[in-house]
Amino acid sequence: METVVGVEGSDEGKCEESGVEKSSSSLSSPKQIADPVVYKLVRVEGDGRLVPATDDEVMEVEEFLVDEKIELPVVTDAGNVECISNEESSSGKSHKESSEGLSHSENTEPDAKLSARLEEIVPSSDLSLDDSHINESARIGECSKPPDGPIESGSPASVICNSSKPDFYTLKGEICLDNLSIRELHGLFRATFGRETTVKDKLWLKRRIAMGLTNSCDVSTTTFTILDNKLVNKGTDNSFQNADGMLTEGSDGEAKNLGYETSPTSHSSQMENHQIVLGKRLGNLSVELDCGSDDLQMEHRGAKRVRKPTKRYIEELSEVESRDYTPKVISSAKTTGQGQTSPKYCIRPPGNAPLNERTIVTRLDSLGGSGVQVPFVSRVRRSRPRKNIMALMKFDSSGMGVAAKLVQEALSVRSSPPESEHADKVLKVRSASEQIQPLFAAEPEKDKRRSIMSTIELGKNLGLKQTDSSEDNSDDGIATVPTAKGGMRRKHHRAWTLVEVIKLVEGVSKCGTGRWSEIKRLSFASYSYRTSVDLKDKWRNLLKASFAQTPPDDGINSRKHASVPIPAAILLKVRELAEMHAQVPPNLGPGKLPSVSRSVHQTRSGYL
DNA sequence: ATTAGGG
DNA sequence: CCCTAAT
Repeated sequence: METVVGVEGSDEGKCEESGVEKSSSSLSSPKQIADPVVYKLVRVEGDGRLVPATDDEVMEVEEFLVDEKIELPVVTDAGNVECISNEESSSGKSHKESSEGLSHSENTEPDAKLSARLEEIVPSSDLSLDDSHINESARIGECSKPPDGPIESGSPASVICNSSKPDFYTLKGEICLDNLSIRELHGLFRATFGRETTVKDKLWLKRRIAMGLTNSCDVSTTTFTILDNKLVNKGTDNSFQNADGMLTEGSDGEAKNLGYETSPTSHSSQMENHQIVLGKRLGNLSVELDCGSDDLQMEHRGAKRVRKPTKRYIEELSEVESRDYTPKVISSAKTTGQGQTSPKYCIRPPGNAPLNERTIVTRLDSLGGSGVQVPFVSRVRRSRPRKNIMALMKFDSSGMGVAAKLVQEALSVRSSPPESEHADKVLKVRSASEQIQPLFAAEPEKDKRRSIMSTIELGKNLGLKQTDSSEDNSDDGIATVPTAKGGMRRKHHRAWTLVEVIKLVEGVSKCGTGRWSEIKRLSFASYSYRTSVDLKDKWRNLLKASFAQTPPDDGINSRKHASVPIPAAILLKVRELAEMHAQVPPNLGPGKLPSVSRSVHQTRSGYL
């Protein structure tokens, strides 16, 4: 099995501390910046090979990071709640995810502390819930100062924790993951994250989905019901088991803030306040921190990337394999003990907001053999393997030591513009081996094919690699295809994921409609694809959906496999925002709105 | 460069 | 999503 490991540069134990503070400090101190902590997600295969985390994995985490960072500054009043630092939460999340999915039973956590920390993640709790309906929601719409305070950035929990998605809270809708079949979970997963997953572990799926929808890392281990984007824990599992005080702290804190306890039954009325209490068991987590190892993968942004195998392949492989082998977690980790807690990500001066998101965060890539600072943004969400397997394998050959070395290298090399070159070389080499054209060049999209390919890849290893030139080459990962006319058209229809929709709604609530570029910067920094135009279009569609009657809903019509319905809560929110901004679609006047709050509950009409 | 809209 | 006009 593989486990995903978060590697962290120095102090393992204290990720938390490193969190926000660090980030801020990092800014100030050059040194840290230069020597940022490298945080990478790596999967360790049974045989000890390191495989870079898939983009998605990384992405998810990053996403949070980015958002948080961006939003952090926003904190307004409520700041009482203590949350975990952004970084932490993000890292924690990732760890959780990976660990759970893959290793959950087996791994033991090497570092209790760490795991504990990870667990600790605080859910972005939302404050505003909606039952208050319109009134509250209306307020929410305003960006600057929500009367309630809490909404949006102002919301206490969200503020600090910063899950960028807090706004959502208001949405209502309940999604119960408990009773879904794996198949359904897969569909939901796809809708939520925009990618497929091969993981068959229901628990893992539920957790991930819950985390995605909730935007928080803390998800209960037993029950998964998401209400208004919040996770409701009906199960008994509520107890917080965090061994660490810290953990509890997080949860407790949250609870306090909310002041509510999630009552199992609260389903109906109380839900408004939803809180989710999530207890997490440390035991399950087997995350390991590794120091310094970083992904390699990146090519520099500017340079043209050589095709990497699609991440999917990697993902698939690793997942499959992981299951087969029971791996051990490798903790290359501790290898580096750099004292410094360098932030994993360096944030560039906040001031750059205007700058592209890209500039905001960079990370050091050590795997490639050289530390390269890569702009965060570049991650493409859809499966793009950042690094090549090959490269990894190569490194692996040297064994664990390699990781350490890499780390060291990375660390040692601080700022290294030149490094990029090295990276290139590495990449090139790899690519060379990979370059072989795929037999199946054309459309690797099918699952079957993928697996086949992957199999081949693994088996032969280097022998064939796919260079699907067509696939995403661009930095943003969006594959574009030249059209006859000369224009570039996107190759894939990137379905909007629930997460994206949520972000969009949040963005609109903050900035209002019309300011798409702003929203893009704020909420979609991590999504390089999705242009402001896309946001606008999507909003238009959401609006339509939200006002569309979803009357009879379904039944027959609903395409089973079609996209997952947008939670009513979201639609409701959309509606509210629409009203606020006077963007009510022509037909339905605001008149209808009033009923909305309640009625919405039942509507499940929208589809992503 | 960004938006609003139509297709 | 794409394309284009309008800003």
